[in-house]
Amino acid sequence: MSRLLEKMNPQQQQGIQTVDGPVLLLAGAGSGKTRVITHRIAYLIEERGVSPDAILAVTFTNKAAKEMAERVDKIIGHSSLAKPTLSTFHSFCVRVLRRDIEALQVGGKGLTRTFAIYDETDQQAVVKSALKRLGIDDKSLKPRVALGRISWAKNHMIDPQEYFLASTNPLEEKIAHIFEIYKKELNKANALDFDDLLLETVRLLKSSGETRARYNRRYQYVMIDEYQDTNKPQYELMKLLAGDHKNICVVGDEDQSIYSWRGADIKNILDFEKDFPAVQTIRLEQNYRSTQMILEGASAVVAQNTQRKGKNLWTAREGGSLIGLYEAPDGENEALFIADRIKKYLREAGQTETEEPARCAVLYRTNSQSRLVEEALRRYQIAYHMVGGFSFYDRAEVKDILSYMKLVQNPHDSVALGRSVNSPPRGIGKTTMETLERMALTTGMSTWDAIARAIEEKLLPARALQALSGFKRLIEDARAMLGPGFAEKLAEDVEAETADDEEDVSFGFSVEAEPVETGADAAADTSFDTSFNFGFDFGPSEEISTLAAENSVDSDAAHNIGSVSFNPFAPVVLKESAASASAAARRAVANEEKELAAQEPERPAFRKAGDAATLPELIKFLNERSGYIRALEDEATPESFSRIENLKELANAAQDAQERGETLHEFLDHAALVSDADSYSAEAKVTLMTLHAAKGLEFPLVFLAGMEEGLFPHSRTFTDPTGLEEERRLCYVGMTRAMDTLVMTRARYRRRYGSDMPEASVASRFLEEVPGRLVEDLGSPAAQPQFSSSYSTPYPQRGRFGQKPGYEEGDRHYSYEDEDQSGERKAAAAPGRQMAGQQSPAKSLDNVAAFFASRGGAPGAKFARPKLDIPAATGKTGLGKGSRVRHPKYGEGIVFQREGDGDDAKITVQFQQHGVKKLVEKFAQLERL
DNA sequence: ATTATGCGCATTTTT
DNA sequence: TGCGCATAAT
Repeated sequence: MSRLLEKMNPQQQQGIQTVDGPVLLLAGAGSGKTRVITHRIAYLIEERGVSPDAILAVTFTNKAAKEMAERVDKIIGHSSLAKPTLSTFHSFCVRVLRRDIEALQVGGKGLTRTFAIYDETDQQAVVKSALKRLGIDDKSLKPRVALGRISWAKNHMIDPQEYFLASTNPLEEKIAHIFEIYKKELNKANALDFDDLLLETVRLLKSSGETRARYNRRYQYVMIDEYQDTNKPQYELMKLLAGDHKNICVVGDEDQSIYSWRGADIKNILDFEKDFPAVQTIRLEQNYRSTQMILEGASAVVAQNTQRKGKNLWTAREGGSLIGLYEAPDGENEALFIADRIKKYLREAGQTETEEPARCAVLYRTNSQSRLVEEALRRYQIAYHMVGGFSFYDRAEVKDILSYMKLVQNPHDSVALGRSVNSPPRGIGKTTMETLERMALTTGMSTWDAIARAIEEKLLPARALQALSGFKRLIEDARAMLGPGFAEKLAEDVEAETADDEEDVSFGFSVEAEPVETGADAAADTSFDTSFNFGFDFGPSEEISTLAAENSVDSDAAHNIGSVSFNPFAPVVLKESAASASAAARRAVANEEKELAAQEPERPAFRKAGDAATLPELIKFLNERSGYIRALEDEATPESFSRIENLKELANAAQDAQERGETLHEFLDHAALVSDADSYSAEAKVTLMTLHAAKGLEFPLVFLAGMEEGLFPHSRTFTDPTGLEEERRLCYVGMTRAMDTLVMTRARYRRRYGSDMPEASVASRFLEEVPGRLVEDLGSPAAQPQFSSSYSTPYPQRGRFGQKPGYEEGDRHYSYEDEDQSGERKAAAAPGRQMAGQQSPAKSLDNVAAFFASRGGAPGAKFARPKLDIPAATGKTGLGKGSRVRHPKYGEGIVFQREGDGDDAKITVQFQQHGVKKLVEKFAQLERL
């Protein structure tokens, strides 16, 4: 038997070997689906002699694509240079469009290959301007709502006209109108949104037979993962890719369909059988992941759904521990409980020789729930990794510089223009922009063109014109850098500028030359260093502006989309993981090398004529010439320094991209398409994420937090049964992430919006749906005391904790005094950026329940939760008056004033060299001396 | 034109 | 609670 089929059950073997014709693989949670797909790919290559080039596997997330690529690599070894294409729908589409979109042009009109990709923020900007133009108040019709409708329409492949015709009320008509304007604006900006990426690809493959034939010839074997989550455009795309060969394999699980709000339609599974009558259906029903307890619990929950064919998932892992349930008095306690259990788990799992390395996850319904858990983990000095929340690319400064880059690529991108035109402030204000936009609107040209026209015809006040032409020149110069012979071109420009406008001369990228108006000596102090130099040995010249994509279908550039090679959380101390730490180390080495190289003379003249600038060069040019860095330096706040750090990180990312041979397009595409979920690292011991982000992952220990009606299931799903069923599937997904241990928690009282009074919660219906015999109560507080006059009554209370089964450690009391901050504080006050992973020798709060039991009713406490004044990550506590500190930038100093407390404590420090600075303690990376 | 300040409002999930 | 946006002040 082929080694690829060893250790596979018969169904899995069948899935691997059935490669010809349409295949529907119904794979339950934990049934080895990924294993089958990866082995199937290997099987095609090794046993069927299929060229890797001819294989396309499409997944839903970058994370999944990356993981799959790694696993395939592992199986087939690196014997073959060619690799199968493993990509998400979206990045696949980008790749196709970057190459072939111009086939959609009619009469020379239509998008070009330099199209921009609009993210949600960009989309909102367009919708807002459309609302304004139509004179609709953004309160009566919220941009998000309008955008939601537009996206809905796109996912159902409805265009503005159709939407208008189908509308039954004035509101819908308005939306249709907005939709139309939106579409036109994107067109004008040479931009596509996420939905368009799919739609346009479908349109392209439908309308251009030649193009379709080319892709069909290329991809002889196609696989689609997470098929239950495909929407209409994706379904169409799948059909187009299946071509005539119909070697199409789709893999899915009806019970894990959790994206219907994005247009995903389970009907696609049924329709598959209609569209491909010859389909062979294979079911994988053995779960290899979870214990019987967990699987039974999860199955019982999802069995409540009516819209379901049902299946019989089973596991050989009999028994296992019961599903834990903890009902905390409030959200803080819930989080502390979780932290406490994690601490214990990590300690114990560290000692035993387990097959699985210690890993656990805290899953929640909404991102906002992460905060409490984060705080608790910090108190416990537990290192964690959070996926989701804001991504590196969402940070304002990063978006700003990216906007400049986008503009260089595509100056008609009006959203990018709007973002960068006046940041840093350069005197192009609201009125100016409004005039320009009006001009653009009436003439039908892009805002960029309007600027050119305004300058040419002197249509604005001299002041504005001067600022605008400075900006325009900046973009043009940057653009010129990317063309062949850029140095010569720039030299000409500089000459021309010198002739007519002495004041605004800037010598582009000569390293010594700084924008004149700020004085060259300011540069000496520049702490920003993008670590590149002009004497660098450039590789073969790359035609960045003219798409190296001619042969891009054959390259595997899309692999790179999604492999984040820098640490998105770099500035956030606690969120380090082993993986990112090693990335940082790698970078440090790279930087060292670059610094060495930087000793060489740095002069543009050394560049060979005709070479295009590199990505880091472009960034450095934009950073400096735009004055962005200077503005941040002048601000001289801890925040501004952290922004500079982020921009350095962006430059590092660009450097990495350059080394991978990426073009500007690819770099920007990458930035647009990576999501927060992609920062997941399998090495992290503790991961926090939403339930959605957890799909496809597994952990020995899983916490499901916030099991409360209104939160999970979310209140917005109450009205419609379909939505509720989806929530239930989401619960199923969450529960089935657990391999050995599952703990579900809830808070009896939870504050919403962090406001004054916590509200009583009702246990999630999903908790009720788990059969009682599978559940172990991990200790629940007594019934709530009456809320009398104030909320100061502590949660109760003694005695109830630690007496529940399974909470034996309740005996192990710490008296409050023992557990006082003192011990922790020492650890926390240790100098330097303490990685929380290095456990402090100090005792931790070992058992929240015990803690509460002993502390219950402490007078004066507002809530009966530990008020440990333990600063964590950034924690430099106790920096009182007179403390000596060191700041990474300012050096040594003495604290002479302190205001506020906790996270927003501000301290004023007298530095030896740099004078007096007021810092926010939380952000200033102060080290105690 | 830019910055400060306060008010009001929101939190579903994501490529 | 925390952010984004509108208004006001310089």
